[in-house]
Amino acid sequence: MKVAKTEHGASAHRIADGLRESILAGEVGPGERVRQEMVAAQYGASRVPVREALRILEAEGLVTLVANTGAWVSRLSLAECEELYQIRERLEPLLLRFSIPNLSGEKIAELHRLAFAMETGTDVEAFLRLDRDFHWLSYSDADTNVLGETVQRLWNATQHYRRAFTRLFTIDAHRTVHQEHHLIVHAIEQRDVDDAERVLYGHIRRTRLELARHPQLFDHADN
Amino acid sequence: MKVAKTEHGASAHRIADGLRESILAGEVGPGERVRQEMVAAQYGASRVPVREALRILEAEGLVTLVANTGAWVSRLSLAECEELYQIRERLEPLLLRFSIPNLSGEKIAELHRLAFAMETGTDVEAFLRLDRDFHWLSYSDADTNVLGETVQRLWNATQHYRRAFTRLFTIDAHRTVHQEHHLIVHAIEQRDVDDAERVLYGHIRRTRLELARHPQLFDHADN
DNA sequence: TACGATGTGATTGAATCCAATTGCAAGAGA
DNA sequence: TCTCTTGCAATTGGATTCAATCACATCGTA
Repeated sequence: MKVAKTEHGASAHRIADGLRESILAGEVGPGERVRQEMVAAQYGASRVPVREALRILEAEGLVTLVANTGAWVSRLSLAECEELYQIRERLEPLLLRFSIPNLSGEKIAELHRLAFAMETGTDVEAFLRLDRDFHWLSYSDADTNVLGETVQRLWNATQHYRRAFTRLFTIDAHRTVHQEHHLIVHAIEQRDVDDAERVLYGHIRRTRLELARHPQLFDHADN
Repeated sequence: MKVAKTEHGASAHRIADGLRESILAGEVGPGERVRQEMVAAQYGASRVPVREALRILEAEGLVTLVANTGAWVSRLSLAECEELYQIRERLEPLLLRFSIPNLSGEKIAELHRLAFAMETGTDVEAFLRLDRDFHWLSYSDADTNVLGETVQRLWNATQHYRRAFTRLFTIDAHRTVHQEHHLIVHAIEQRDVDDAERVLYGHIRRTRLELARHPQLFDHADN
């Protein structure tokens, strides 16, 4: 199947956006090779803007480039993934701190709804989407320039493993996640930034420790 | 003057490295335009690898690209600079935590020497170099993949403003910096990671608060 | 004189073409 | 049969060439 996504122009940015979406959606998994010619054909462009797009994605940690050899969708070791989570533990509470004072009552109500909506669903993709929506909404009024994008990159870089990980959630693990989400909303409601930081820190940290109990997620085949 | 820096090959990475060094050394300052043709000629290459190099530096926050318009050395507002410092406050203590258990006695001795050496110098460039050497040595045995590079990018992105800022240091400000460095070394010596984190957090935080007292550093002319 | 439209030069963006490097496979030799 | 060498095909990297966009200056008009 060959979809002509973009009519005429196929700037490096558009290609980067498209490739990013493909990777985040799981259409191409970690370790899979990305051939310049292929994506060039897919986007109706030449290889030059594709190379620029690959540089962009490399900087985001989504793609790994090896000189004169090729590009692969980045593969994380368990240690690297834990590292990214530890960075998130430190940065996301800060981002939430910036956002809380500016969050409107409507947005807090929406956070409530999202936290409840997640409890009913069972689909993995729906869970991932709602979880992302929830946290992002909680960050959405942070008046920052670089911190938000940094956090976004951290989420993107670990997206694939979060998906795989979520499939292994037990009922209890799910319940804990939901409880923590409600605690976060409560702290936001009270405008208690310190408590919100604490809860969010623990939320991410607990997820990391849970993740470390599934090292098999990182036993990649060598393809 | 036309210097053929690289004999034959002028890969995108080499150009990126060279440009990065030029920016960090202050040879080109924030707000200055970077013309593709210029750097291409400077490195004896065509504009294609230059564009890739600019993408790399853009991702590092050193260069700002505007479509169909051009590239400029990134300029920070006071708010952005403070944001970067706040990120550093959260991440560098973590990085130090990873490094401390692995630091050898020789390296700790070298940290002592660097902390003392900084007290004697008066040159701004020497101070910057020693300060960087000091902190980097303290991080050098952290067994991390992404955290170290993240911190490095944060340092690079703020390098120019640190240079300008250092020139405004009072004698007292210098003394405080040196005292904090000695405290850091002491904590490392005791292998007290919690104390080291605390001291380093305060060290960066205090610098940020000091920085905020010099908003004129960010009053850029519009060129 | 101030303001807006238009055209031109300069610069960036992308396509095509050519060179260089890599990985693999086939074959020779021990 | 195993290993090392050698050559070819596939793929990436870079130079050149062509197209598109933007900024600025010039001119015209109110």
